[in-house]
Amino acid sequence: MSRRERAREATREEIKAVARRQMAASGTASLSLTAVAREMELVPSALYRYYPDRDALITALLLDAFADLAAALHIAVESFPAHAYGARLKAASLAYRAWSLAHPVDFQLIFGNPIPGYHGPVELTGPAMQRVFGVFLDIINEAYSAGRLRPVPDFTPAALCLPSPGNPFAHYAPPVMYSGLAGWTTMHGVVTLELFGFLPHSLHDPETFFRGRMELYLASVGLEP
Amino acid sequence: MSRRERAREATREEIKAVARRQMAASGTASLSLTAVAREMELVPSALYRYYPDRDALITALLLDAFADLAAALHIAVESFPAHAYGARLKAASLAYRAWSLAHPVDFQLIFGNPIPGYHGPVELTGPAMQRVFGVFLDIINEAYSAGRLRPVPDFTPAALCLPSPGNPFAHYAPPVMYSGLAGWTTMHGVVTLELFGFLPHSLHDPETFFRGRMELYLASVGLEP
DNA sequence: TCTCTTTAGTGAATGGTATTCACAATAATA
DNA sequence: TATTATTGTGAATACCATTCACTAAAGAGA
Repeated sequence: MSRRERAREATREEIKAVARRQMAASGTASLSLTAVAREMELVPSALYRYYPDRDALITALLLDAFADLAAALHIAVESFPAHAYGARLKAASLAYRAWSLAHPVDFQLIFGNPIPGYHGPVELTGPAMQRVFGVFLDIINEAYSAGRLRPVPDFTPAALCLPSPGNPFAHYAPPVMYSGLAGWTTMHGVVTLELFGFLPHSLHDPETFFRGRMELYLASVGLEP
Repeated sequence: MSRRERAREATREEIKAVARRQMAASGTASLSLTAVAREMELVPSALYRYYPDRDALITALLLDAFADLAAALHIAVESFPAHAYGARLKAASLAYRAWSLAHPVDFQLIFGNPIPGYHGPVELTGPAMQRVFGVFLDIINEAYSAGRLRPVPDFTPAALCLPSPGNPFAHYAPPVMYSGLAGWTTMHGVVTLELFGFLPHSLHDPETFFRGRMELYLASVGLEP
């Protein structure tokens, strides 16, 4: 990479960093190229040398967020041996919550309201999302292959499609898919309500609540840590 | 109410209706007073006769949404006798999902990303939220009073504050509060992921999945319908 | 080193947004 | 009918994204 290319990459990163900080300060949808440029002591139109438009910058931030979340989950999971399915799942869920609370902007970019006028490139965000969900599904899948998974009690195969070629999750057996969705919805429900401030103050220890919920889920699939 | 007051009220309602329709068409955060005025064949500044600013309009829409959701829950619940705790809870949860899918804009207003620069008046939105959550808590509370509630298996009293005077949920016993939060987070997790399009297509029957999840929850608190 | 070409950054212009305000037109009231 | 309150207008301010022609500077090749 030439000197010029390195400088260019550094500026692209700086733009993202400033944008992230400003969104953290005043909300996701308040992303303003003008404000970013002002902080960088640039004229607004200069940013168009680095991102073709606002949507491209959002896409870059979104893909960074996906990658960052996936990395956080992988790191959490890897400190437990491959066969400790319950411990790995629990670690992944705690990492999911911790990452969400620590990166509210990125969480909102991924899981919050669609940004008006913005439609992410599904060919990029789809696989990025699958890499996140895949962390959970892969653990469950290994437990299943090892005959250690008891499908979630409400498992209803009829709710799932038959695995078809175009389906990116086709290689997961129905009990794996179903149990994975059950875990993800459980985890996400608590995190999203907590992050947006809907858990009443009378719940003064949300982490304990979250752990309890996830442990109950793990017990329901026979994977106590 | 005088003729003038009626006309004024009608215009206020028309503004909200147009705003709702436009948000449904192109996203919550795309609410534009100019666009609303254009559709009503008014000049933008005319709208300021009816709402002091954009935030006031958002607040009106938000309170409408809360009231509409609470009404939908009440209607669903009231078709079952008061002692049919399980059936009432199940009906409320199905109504929560149905309302959310039918009113995605209102759902996003309530539960989605905070709108940048907008801070709702907590003295109004707080009680509105409590009326929604209260539908669930009241049913659970009655079951508890009747000795029919088995607290959720992960019930951990220590995660809750001691009931204090300022707490709007102070009159619910800890097992009621905890079990209520467990149900709400379960329900909300599925609905929010479904609404934002994160449930993979391989789950081709989300309603059955949702019912299964809620029935498992109801069973966990001993309130099968 | 000197020229040529690529690139970063500028500044003006267009058209969108919320909001304020002075003014005109209209409707209700005394 | 004369007065008053209210509705709507149009201009002005101050943001925003985006495009484009232009300048200045940096790198490449001779």
